[in-house]
Amino acid sequence: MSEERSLNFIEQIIEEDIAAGTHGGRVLTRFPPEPNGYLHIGHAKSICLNFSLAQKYGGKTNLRFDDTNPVKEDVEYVDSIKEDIKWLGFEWAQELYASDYFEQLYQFAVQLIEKDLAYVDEATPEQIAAAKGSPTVPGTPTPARSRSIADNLDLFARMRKGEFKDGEKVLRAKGDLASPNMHLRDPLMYRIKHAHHHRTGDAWCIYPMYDFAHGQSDSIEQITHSICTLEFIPHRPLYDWFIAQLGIFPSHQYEFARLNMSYTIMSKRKLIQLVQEGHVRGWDDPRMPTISGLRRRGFTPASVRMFCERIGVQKRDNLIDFSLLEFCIREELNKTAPRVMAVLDPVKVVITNYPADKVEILQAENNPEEENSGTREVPFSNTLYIEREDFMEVPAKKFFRLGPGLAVRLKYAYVVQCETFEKDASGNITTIFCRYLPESKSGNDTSGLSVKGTIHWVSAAHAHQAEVRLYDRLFSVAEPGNEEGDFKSFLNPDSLQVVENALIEPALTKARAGDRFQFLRKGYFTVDVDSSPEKLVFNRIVTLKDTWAKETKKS
RNA sequence: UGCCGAAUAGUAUAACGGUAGUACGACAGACUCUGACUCUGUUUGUCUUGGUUCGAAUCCAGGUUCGGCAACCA
Repeated sequence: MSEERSLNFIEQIIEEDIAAGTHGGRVLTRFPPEPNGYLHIGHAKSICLNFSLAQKYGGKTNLRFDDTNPVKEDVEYVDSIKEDIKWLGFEWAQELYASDYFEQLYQFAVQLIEKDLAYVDEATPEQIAAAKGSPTVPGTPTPARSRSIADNLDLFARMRKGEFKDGEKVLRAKGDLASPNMHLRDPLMYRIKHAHHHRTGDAWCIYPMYDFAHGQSDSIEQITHSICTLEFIPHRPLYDWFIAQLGIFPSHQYEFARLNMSYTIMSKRKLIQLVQEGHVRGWDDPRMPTISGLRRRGFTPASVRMFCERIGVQKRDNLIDFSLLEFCIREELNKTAPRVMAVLDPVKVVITNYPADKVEILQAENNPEEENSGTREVPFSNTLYIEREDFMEVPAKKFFRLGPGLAVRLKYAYVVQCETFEKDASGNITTIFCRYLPESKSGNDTSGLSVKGTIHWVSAAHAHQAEVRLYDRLFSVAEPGNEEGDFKSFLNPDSLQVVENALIEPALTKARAGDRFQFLRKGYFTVDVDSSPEKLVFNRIVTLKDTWAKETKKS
């Protein structure tokens, strides 16, 4: 059923591996987050990639927390990461932690010391950096480099025992100080941190560095395709080197370009800043590009997966249009979201020839895109509210809505024609007076006339109040991360607009948190968890496409 | 001026020596009891210079541009 799609470069590699019988055709991937922040849409790309690759080729995917830096990591993040992956619709084969391998990694380090491929150094970070040279100048050995194997073994054991303070010693690989690849110039393998680890507690005071943990963890798990982002390309020779020197399972690393999206940022460091400095309401603020933010905003897992599928996988840097994400959610919600009427900016309409005490119950279809979605009842009376922007005192050309003398259809109801209107002292329209055409009722319209516009409305006596939160892009420039100056100065001041007293049709009061609707002509909305029995709170997921708004902007 | 990547419409992404296609966006129109949806159409592209070849986005060489790399972060 799925449309024909050419293979991305990683799929090509896997198919070649399977054809060549590498690892017996087995495919095992892993998703390796560090539990130091919430997952964002960029991680979703990686998650979708790793899990769908395994699904496609009959393999599995491990979830492995890369928790080698206790000072930055926390169980709060572990929990949120697991929740987000599940929400996206993926199941991991095993839940693992790099910290599960601390003892094994320690033994690996000892092996390398014994092979004279690692040594304990007491130089300061500044001295080590200086001794590494520069890309064009070879490094020089620090005095410790010539230490004996026995001494190194002893010192490393004492590092583990806690005989040294933080930063006093490190374990370094004996690489190539002249390598053009800086990562090979005696990289650090272990550092001392007397810190409490979220899983191992105080069992350790030395912790492996990424380079000495990641590849070996992959190898221990027998990961066949270790997929990461482009910035790890220069690490690959080191990844391979450790595995080769240790003689362990040859996992391989492949790199793809991380996701960048316009009008937002993907840097964990910056996202955490927005949260901690209160520029947003939290990690799950609906404006955040985090998975929890998208979830609260009302995005569906399927729409996020579709987005990740459509953006593709390549090695070139990219900047994905925010509009593609919007397209993906509209695409799904158009088919699935029930239609309802809600007036965000109400103005009163009185139908002068409709009996004041009469109430009609009209039938409204729930979703024209879905055959069996049924209908619901909507009350109609002589006093209604419509959207303020659907009335113009002096109608513009091609304005197919209400204005003096103009006629529109009230959705599911009657055609009404505006006769007159009232204004208050400051010139705001307060009431619009219309006559309705009794023979124009939806379903059996015998009036014979056709009006160009149809608008939504609610009956004043039957409408309920609700809070509606209208979200817009978080930043007002396309690449806030690449602009000069503080990225926070590019925050969009209008990214959240709260409508305290929107009016919703009575059928909507049954809505529960997480339900999604299309507010006719306004957009897609979801019920926020802030809702109470007394007052519903809606988040706008995305607007509908609005050709008229575009038209008015032109002039 | 070291090493490593990458360059195809506005943005993404295909074409794997043989007609440069698709999606999103934009624009124009049709339809419409949502100015939505749907449908139709239009516009715009192989970084550059050489070379190989009957034929090059694709192979080769040089150049240009962009990105990454010298954390006791991952």
